[in-house]
Amino acid sequence: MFTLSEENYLKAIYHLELDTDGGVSTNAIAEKLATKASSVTDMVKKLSEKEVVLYKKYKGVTLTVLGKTVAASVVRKHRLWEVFLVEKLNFSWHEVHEVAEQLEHIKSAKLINQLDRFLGFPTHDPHGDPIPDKDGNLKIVAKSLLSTLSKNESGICIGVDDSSSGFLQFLDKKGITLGKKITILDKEDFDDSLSILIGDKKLSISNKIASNLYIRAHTGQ
Amino acid sequence: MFTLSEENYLKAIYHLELDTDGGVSTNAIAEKLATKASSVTDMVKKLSEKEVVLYKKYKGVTLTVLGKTVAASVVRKHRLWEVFLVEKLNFSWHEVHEVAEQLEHIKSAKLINQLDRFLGFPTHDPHGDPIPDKDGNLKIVAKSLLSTLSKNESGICIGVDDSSSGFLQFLDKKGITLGKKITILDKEDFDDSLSILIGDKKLSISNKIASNLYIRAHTGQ
DNA sequence: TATTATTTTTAGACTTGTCTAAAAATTTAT
DNA sequence: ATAAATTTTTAGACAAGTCTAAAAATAATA
Repeated sequence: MFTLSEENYLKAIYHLELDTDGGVSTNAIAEKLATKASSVTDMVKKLSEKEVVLYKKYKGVTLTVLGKTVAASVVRKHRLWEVFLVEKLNFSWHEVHEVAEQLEHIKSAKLINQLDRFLGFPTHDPHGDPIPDKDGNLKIVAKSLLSTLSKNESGICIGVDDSSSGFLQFLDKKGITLGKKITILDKEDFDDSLSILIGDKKLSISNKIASNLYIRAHTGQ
Repeated sequence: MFTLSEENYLKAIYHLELDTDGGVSTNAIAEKLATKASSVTDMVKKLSEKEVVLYKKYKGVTLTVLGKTVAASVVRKHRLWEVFLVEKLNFSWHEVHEVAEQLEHIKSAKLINQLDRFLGFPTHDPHGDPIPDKDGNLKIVAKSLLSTLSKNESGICIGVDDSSSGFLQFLDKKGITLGKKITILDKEDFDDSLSILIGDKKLSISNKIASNLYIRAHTGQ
């Protein structure tokens, strides 16, 4: 069994491994968890003894298969609870993270299986991130940043890169939500801003926004 | 803000105060929390400094108004989550306690208010215990132990005194659930066992069982 | 009421997870 | 390739919560 703290470390390493080649650095973990590098070293030694990470002094850490399973199960719980909060309890997507950070540590296999069923076996959380299945596997969907599409191309909004509260509230205000079709009407060379069609509304958005929205190719009209 | 451990102590004292006159003893708390008396003394000092309990050496502890409010909010969360688990996730009433012990410590006012609404503002948990309202107040219902009823009297089953897993599973097996009408058909002087009518079924139950079932007077036919 | 038994508190220790400050290793730059 | 900068680890300390063993206070009993 793993403590709350151990679970948070495993989750952080799990997320960092996704966009790092080779081991995850002590400093990166420290930054992610808002803690000190020395604390990370201590914890990583303990995790290594528990055989959930591989650790070589000064060389960073990697999750073992077991570690990956544990981390994925925490992520799975986090994302299922987020779905619950949004779908059943009327939370907005920018309000769910903090609460899900707590709920993800509740220990009960039956709870999470029944919750999954109750929610209709969702595959993605409210931010468009995939929910690991019971075995920790992710369904990967080909996705591109909105900023990489060309004029007249279109796709379905399936997620955000930056899921900070401020950004999500901004999207709410603009009416940009998951599942909506977005078409590039025009690209401005000067500042790389975009003119887009979302639903039946025309919007102008900055490149910064477009670089934080994920799009899935839209097959069929 | 209170730690998980502090919340558990407050909850224990809250429950113990209900059937104790005067202060709650160190030993009683220790037993309830499966810890040592010395640990209780330490914690009680801390709670006293935080002004949630009144504590005089060797004289036991009492909750302050603030302490009672905090404790009631934990109990409220516990019982609302129990309703959720039974009503929405198909848990049996003997399975909910352990999970609710964890869920009761999740901190989010919005979460618990929305959960309350989602569940239709329930007033009692699956064991028949009343759910404190937002201000920590309980709706007290006049209740008697089934064992105190006389021949031919009847009432509605509204709760259990012993909510151990074993007892609850026994009730399940016998078909005794909350809300059912129970009529005393006969009382056996020899061993104080009862012959009862529940629904349309005739059952014989021991005095031990009858002393753990709460009944509300049944008005009308 | 004097003595015994029980309860409660104190004193000191241990674990978990964290921190600061300094030392060691690694990386970067001159 | 040596010096400077950065990263990482070590060493020692601290707070929270718990424990054991012993001392002190209270309660029970003869």
